Amino acid sequence: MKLSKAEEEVMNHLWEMEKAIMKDLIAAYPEPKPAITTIATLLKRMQDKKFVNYIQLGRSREYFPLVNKNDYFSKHVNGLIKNFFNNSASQFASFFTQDTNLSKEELEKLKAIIDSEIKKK
Amino acid sequence: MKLSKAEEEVMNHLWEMEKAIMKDLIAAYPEPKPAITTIATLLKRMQDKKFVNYIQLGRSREYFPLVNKNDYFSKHVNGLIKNFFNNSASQFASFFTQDTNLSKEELEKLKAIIDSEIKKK
DNA sequence: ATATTTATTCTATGTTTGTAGAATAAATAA
DNA sequence: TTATTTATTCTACAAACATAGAATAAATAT
Repeated sequence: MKLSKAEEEVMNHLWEMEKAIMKDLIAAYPEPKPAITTIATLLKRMQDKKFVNYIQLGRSREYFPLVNKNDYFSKHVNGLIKNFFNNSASQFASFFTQDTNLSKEELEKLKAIIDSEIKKK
Repeated sequence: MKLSKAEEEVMNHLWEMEKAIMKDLIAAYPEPKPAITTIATLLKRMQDKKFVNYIQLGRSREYFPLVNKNDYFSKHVNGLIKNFFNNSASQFASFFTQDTNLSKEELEKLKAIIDSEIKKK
């Protein structure tokens, strides 16, 4: 199961805030803010899809994510890789480093990360 | 403008084959193959979206992509980065190397690629 | 206590997508 | 030359999505 674009945006806010009531969610949107009912609908759908739940805190609901961002993304990215790069992560990685505009600093940082990953293996 | 899931699949075949007539496209699908009309509809829509064109070769059309795979993906991936990693490519990269399952060899290869990219800057 | 704000659910509408049948035209095979 | 295959366009329809109004309930402010 996957989230739709608009749902992903809500989810992203939830990931950042960890938990949020309606008011916080609306606040997180830039102008022009969507209607409250729009967010409410999305949250409802996300509950159906088991991506979000809430606790009744006093009289308002505190929504929170049921999936972790990294888990969600590794699935997502792995799907992307499967679909477009013949299931080869390195092919994707190579594309990624060459065709997204990383600065020299970012590349250095990335290299360091990779080094530490290599050491772990 | 973005392609839908089903359209992306057609596109992927086109990228691989570089150009293809209907018959080739259908052939590229695993069983159960979609109806010819389904592919025809998708191709039509992709033409509307300016992602595909064709030349009338004799009596059949040879379809070909109007966008390059890497260009399409850098846009796509940049969108992903923007959406989920606060527009930080390195944040994405770090996620990527840690949470997608790259082997040690793949990581080494990636490191080499990064090194050569760094040298270019 | 009444007015106002805030959140929730229900309903609804227009759009995009996946999928394919019917009609048709052209090309090929018999 | 007639039957058959192949491709194209048109039309259609159900599901998924984005978006939000109306009704309602609860909470807060006055």
